Amino acid sequence: MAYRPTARTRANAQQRRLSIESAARHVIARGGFAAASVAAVAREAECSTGLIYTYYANRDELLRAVFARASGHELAVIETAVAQASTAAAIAESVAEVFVRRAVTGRRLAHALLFEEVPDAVQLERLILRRGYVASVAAGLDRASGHSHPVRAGAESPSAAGGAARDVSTVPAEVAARFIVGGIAENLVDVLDPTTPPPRPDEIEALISALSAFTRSALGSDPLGEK
Amino acid sequence: MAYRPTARTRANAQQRRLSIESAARHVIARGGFAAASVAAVAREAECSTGLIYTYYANRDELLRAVFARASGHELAVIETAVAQASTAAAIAESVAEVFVRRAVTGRRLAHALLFEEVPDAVQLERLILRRGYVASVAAGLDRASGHSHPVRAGAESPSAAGGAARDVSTVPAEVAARFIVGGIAENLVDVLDPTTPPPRPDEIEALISALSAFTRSALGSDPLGEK
DNA sequence: TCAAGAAATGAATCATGATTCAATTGTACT
DNA sequence: AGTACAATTGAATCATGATTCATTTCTTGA
Repeated sequence: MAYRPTARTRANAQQRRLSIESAARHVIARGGFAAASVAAVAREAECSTGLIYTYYANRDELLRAVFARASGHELAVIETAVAQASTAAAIAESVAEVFVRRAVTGRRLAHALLFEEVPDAVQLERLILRRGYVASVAAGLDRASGHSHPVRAGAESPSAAGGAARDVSTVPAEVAARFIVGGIAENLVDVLDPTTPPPRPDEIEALISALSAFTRSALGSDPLGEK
Repeated sequence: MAYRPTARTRANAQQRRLSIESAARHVIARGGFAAASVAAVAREAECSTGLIYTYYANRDELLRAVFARASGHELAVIETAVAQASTAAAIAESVAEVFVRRAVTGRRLAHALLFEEVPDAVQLERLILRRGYVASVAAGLDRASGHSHPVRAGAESPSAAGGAARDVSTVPAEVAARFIVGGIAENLVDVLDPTTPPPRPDEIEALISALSAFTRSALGSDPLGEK
């Protein structure tokens, strides 16, 4: 008897795995998921196509892993931002800011993660990411609005609490959160379009403040500019 | 000399074209774009695969045509709805209502049109559709808010016009419109998910009124329920 | 230094579906 | 009742890329 996988061996394996995922991420960041053929990833990772199948059952599984890892990062960032904000207005600002800024740096990758055609396995992961965003924002809104569930959709400027709840005009936090996530994402479609020149810095600032303002307005806080 | 395409002949051709597109639409409405192979469409249209290439240069072109036709209808409906609404609040209500109701009838097709993976040529068409929605809503908002461009993002309840414009807190109509379209669409993702049972009628009503409320709130009209 | 496996290679397969095209059938006109 | 050309067929081809696997190249412990 003679060979036994040792610590170093297994570490190497882990590293290989990482290097493959990293290569895949680079390829995607350069040309999107469409460019991420197994051959292209292998080339970038400087290994054979066959080897990739030692580490992943198939292409979809590799892409899913890459997406999931990236998802994790992105979601964590948003969660942190939301956690630090205590008012609905602050959440609105943070989310718009963080979302847009992260997207425009790493433009191509953001476009791939958010909008590109992906295999089903990856799409599943994308839905999870979106749900994560929504859950995070919704939780933040719930927390910020103090009480239990629905978010007051309307200015609470005149009187803080009108007493009698009019259910008709309240919005479940989840719907609000979805709306915000979807609304911001939709506003990034053109901005991230790879066939288009990247936006100027001032355009980015303008977009962020517009999105922030709109969201704050929707949440009923900060009805007009607070300076 | 002997054969000459005649009126009837050309009418038939037109009919064939329609029947192929209609077949494709049916297939898509049943199983999404993924199910719309040339073979499947041919089967549904009761013709050979070859014939399809007499009428369309290739599969993408066929799907693009189908999508474009459907797009046209959908956009027209929204445009009509927006045109009839004169205030921002009315636009918010119309758009939410029409969008959601049309989507849940024709669930599968709506899902395909809005969310499914599509070939590039179709994706292009989808972007056009989205831009159409945005343009329509933006135009409506501009019209409703009387003056020229930016939409006041905030309650205009306290005082109608504060005099000095604070640009910081205004939102370009296009951003607002995009936000609304994206926000509503995002809220349909789960509702239209083909692997999920369709929503109950009361869920639909609840969603519509929540979306409408949130949108009205964002637009700064109707801060709290107007009964 | 060797034997036993593990890691890695990459050209040869496979799978899937779009696309072609030689052959057949239909239509309009004399 | 035939000719000229259009419409239609569908099996055979192609294109693209993922996936396999026989072979070669390391690693480890004795």
